[in-house]
Amino acid sequence: MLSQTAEYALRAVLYLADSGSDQPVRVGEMARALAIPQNYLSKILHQLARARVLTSNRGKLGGFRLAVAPESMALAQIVVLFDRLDERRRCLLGRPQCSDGTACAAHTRWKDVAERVSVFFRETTVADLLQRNPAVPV
Amino acid sequence: MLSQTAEYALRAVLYLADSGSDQPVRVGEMARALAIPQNYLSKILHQLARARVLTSNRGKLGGFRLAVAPESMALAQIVVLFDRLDERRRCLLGRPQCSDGTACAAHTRWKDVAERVSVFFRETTVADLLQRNPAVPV
DNA sequence: CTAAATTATCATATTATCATGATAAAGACA
DNA sequence: TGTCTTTATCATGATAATATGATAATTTAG
Repeated sequence: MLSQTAEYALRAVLYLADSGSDQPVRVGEMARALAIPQNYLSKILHQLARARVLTSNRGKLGGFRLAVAPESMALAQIVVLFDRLDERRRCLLGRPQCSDGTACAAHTRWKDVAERVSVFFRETTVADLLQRNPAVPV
Repeated sequence: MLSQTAEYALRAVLYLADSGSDQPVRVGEMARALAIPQNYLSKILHQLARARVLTSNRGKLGGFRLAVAPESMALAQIVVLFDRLDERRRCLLGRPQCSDGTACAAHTRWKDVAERVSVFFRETTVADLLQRNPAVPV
């Protein structure tokens, strides 16, 4: 569903949000904890920083931090940097005219499904993915 | 959403279903009409024939035909040969434990969305995609 | 039997994604 | 200032998806 790169980005942001503390986290630590190649992760984090999702600091006390609170960070903000999310909403067969009113019944149904996917990424936040093990009944 | 290959396959099957007639259609004609590289399309059609979606005939009067009526040919039958459709239903982050009851609220929502995508491909037929321009009101 | 037309198959090229390794630039602190 | 740690950047390799070109195998028709 997501490219490898987008999934790594998501997991990295989740890790930062989960760590909670305000101190910067180093690439090395994240790469080890998430089992992602360090230089590859480094490039991904850099892209996230350029997009203002993270902030980075160089030097001895450097590392990466969230730039925004997890509650106001939609998954789409992250994924969009690596995957073309809106592409999914176009006609399944690449027919250009299916975007407007001439679409057939099946394509209308497809757009409905694709729209739900899009809404999920736009409305789900990083914070939503953090609340795991939610009061499991025995 | 779909790989290039799966989209080509879908469009090729649609073309065959649309042509209607029972005579085999040649790769060259389809490749030209659909603007798909001929040898690439040839390999895709061969895969579809091996999967019993199409039948093929060699020789002078050869070509490809649908093996089944469009009404009973689900899109999933075609797409599954080229894309891993069920992959989409697993946890967004690759967390293995999210398949069972321990999934968090967000993952449950994701599985719901992914399930709708899956149902679309399983229940929509080739015939559904054929009925275009359906009695447009002015 | 021969020739023409077509699918089937193999070999290879091209491109994008995924990943690794090495070096440069910058901040922290003694 | 000088040194250490870290991010930033560049160069390269590995793998899979996409695409092309050439040849073999098969069928039809004369």
